Amino acid sequence: MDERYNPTKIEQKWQKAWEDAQLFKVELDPAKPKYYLMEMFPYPSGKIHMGHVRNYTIGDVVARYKKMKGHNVLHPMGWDAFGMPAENAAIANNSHPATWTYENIDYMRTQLKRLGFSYDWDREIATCRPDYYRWEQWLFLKMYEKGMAYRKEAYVNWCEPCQTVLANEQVEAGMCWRCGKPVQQKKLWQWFFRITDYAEDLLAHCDQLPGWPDKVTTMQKNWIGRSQGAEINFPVENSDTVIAVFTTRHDTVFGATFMCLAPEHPLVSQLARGTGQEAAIDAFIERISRQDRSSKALESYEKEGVFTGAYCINPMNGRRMPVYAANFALMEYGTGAVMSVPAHDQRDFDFAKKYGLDIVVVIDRPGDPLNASQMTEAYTEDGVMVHSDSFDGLANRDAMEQIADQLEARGIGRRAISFRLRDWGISRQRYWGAPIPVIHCPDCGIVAVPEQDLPIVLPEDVGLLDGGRSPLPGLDRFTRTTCPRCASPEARRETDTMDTFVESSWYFERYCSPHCDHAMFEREAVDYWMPVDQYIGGVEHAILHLLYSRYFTRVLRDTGLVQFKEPFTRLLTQGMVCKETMTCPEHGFLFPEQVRETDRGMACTLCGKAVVPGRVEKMSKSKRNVVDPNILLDQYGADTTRLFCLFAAPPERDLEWSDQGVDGSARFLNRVWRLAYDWHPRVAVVKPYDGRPDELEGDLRELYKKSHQVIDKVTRDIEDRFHFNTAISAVMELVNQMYGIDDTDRPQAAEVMRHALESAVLLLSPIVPHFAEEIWHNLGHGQSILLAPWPDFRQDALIQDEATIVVQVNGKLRSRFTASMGTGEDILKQAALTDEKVLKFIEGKTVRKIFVVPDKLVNIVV
RNA sequence: GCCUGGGUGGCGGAAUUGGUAGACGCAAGGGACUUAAAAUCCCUCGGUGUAAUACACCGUGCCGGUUCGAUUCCGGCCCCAGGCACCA
Repeated sequence: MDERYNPTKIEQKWQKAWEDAQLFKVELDPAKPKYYLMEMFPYPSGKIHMGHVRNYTIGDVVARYKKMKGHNVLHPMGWDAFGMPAENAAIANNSHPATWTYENIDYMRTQLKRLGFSYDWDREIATCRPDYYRWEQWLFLKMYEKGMAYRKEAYVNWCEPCQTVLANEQVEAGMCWRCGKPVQQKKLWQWFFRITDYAEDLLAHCDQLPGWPDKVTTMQKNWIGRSQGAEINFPVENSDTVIAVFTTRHDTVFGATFMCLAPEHPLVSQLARGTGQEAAIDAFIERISRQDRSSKALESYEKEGVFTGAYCINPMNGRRMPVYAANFALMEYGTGAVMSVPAHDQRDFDFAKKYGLDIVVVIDRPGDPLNASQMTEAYTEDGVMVHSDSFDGLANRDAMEQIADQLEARGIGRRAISFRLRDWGISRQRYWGAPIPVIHCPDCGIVAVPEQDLPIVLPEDVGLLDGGRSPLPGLDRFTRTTCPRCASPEARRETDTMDTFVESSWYFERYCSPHCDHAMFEREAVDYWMPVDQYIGGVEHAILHLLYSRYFTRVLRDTGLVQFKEPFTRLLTQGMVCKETMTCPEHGFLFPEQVRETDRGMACTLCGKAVVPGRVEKMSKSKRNVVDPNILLDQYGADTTRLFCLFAAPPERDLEWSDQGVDGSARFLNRVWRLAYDWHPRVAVVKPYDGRPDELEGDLRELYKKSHQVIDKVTRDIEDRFHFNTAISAVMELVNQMYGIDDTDRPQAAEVMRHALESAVLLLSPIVPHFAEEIWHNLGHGQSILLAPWPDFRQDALIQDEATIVVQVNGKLRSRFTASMGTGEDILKQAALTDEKVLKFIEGKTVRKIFVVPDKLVNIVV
């Protein structure tokens, strides 16, 4: 055994040995229990960053642990390879998105290999390859056939000077990030998936995912946002038109005094016609259409609206209600129309105050009646119905049912359920994505590409146009085609590509049989491996990616391709790795090397201006606050890097990056190494002690018991809660105790030490596999440690003889003493009451009560 | 703004079911070894008071509550992070 721990040497050696032995290759094996472990695949952005290292280290530990526990473990890796950054990089470097992407994949693969992760690389996939996305196109056709994919008009961010669609990320304070000109909203025909068909089912099953964190299912439930209420029809005055409204508060319908329509509601222009309000309405719609339409922006706008000039009639009481176009009414939610009840809704109240509209109380506060003219805010609590005809006097909750009955009986409305969830818009007017496989024919309209013509390959020998515009619409050899139905030569291909979330919604099925060339996947492989037993990834994907994946699995099931509807049995959402950003007033986000220290603080090396330390945010390329793990790998090696990532924090917690502490992890491995080296001559020639602890004496018995306790602790930490940080500290305690063992030649010392050392190495092996493998082999084992069984602990070694009893007086710690385990309550009470230190606090006082927690604590109340 | 989390020493964190707050580690300070450095080993290390290692008080973002007892449960607030539908 080498005297010094040399990470570079042993990591290269074992990585090669594992590869030669195909240690991570996995095949379908019905004889073994399967375990499908998957981490979220990376976007090939250039280099692996610390967030990846953390994510994949967590996964690798679980994979190796499960393998040692005897499972047949599928642990794959791939690349989420389509997306916008590749286009941006191509523009910046005057190259092609594909070149950039494939180069990044090659580089990042070597980085992952250098970290020693146990992936079956034969299963690697990249979503930008036609052999992957052809099956996505195939599924799109199935969905189109079944009406699950459809087209409708929707808004996009549009930059007129650049003539291009912008992603939300490319809009900075309402301006185009390239040219700085204002961004407009433009309506385009786009493709959607009907995820709302599954809203009810996706919601209901949130409660049947016990292996998911509650916070994620809660977020998903709120995102889907089921509301129970009523749809009510309000006839427009002097017209056949009816405005349909969805409300959850139909108990307040008698208090509806005006109507608000979303600015893009089709009735807005129609109603304004001939009222003299056309100009005002047009101006309002025009102005709103220029605003950012993201929900966070919409929520921040001041409530405002414009009268359409039209009135509608409240069908319950005949009240004449002015109809407004208002910016807080959302076309995507409900029917796009809001019956406004200012007395009982705060937004409506603010709006009524602003425009001088009537406020009518219809639910009164019990015991303290409301006066509409004196209200300063809406009353949204429960109460008693007033000004509501025959419903007066009822509790509003009861009235809700009766009003719904009456709406249905009179045919002016019905009970209804509305969801916040909207259909999934998948069209992207971008180049670097999977082409949507449809053809536009002047005679037949939309025609699906015949299955045998798939894949529709993205042409690669093209460049991006000015401003990052997709070259596809102008690329004749791509767009020109003949109609598959009528053979018209005027037919044109769809030039929109699919949202990259589509690729990541089914890649876990593809991993089961990644080379399958006659279907999305081999049925047998998916039936064996799926669902994923454990999925691990960033909490930032808690809603969209996970919801889309759950939706896609339902689509696959209803297409008869799989038999389950939830893709991930257990989910671990790891916290983000964050770091402070550096911002220069002139150059924006700076790389650390662009910042230098001066007497007056940080300065930008480009312009010398003072740098503002920014906020601590998720590491991201665009914020220039990523840490390159290569520096750690060069300096410390893979095992120390892995160890440190896990030791720094429990996985679900956010981690603010700091280099401090890495030394400690390296030091620990060196300590273990030295211990193994020093004891090597003696432990290598004996078997690990395997007897009862009470046959040992003193420090050897304590060490032996400690080994078993640590095996128990580490196993529970990994199995139950993935708390590797506490697992590691438990092993550190064991190692510290091993250092305390006296080096004389007591016959059992070497055996007990061997047991302790083997235990420590086995427990550490999923975390620091190269390191553990080397010591394992030096102890005389011929096979990889990954093939060794996970250590067991013996119950009789966990038994403690004595307990420390804490004595409190009035809940404050005053003394402590030791007692043998299982000492009776009366004896403990007596011991506490006669304790010298305790006497000081109870002398002259009346003891009122004594609480005893056996083997733990006595609390004396005086 | 809305939804979801989080806030514990100088720092990362521990306390798993309401029962000893600060395990394990980092940094810092002191010491040993060494010609020296590195490495290693030992000691101290939440705050305040005091001659003190003994002792007392305070202390888990802030305010209040429940309880014999609260980092843990409840109510209100502050701050930070993530998501908010075209970043992935």
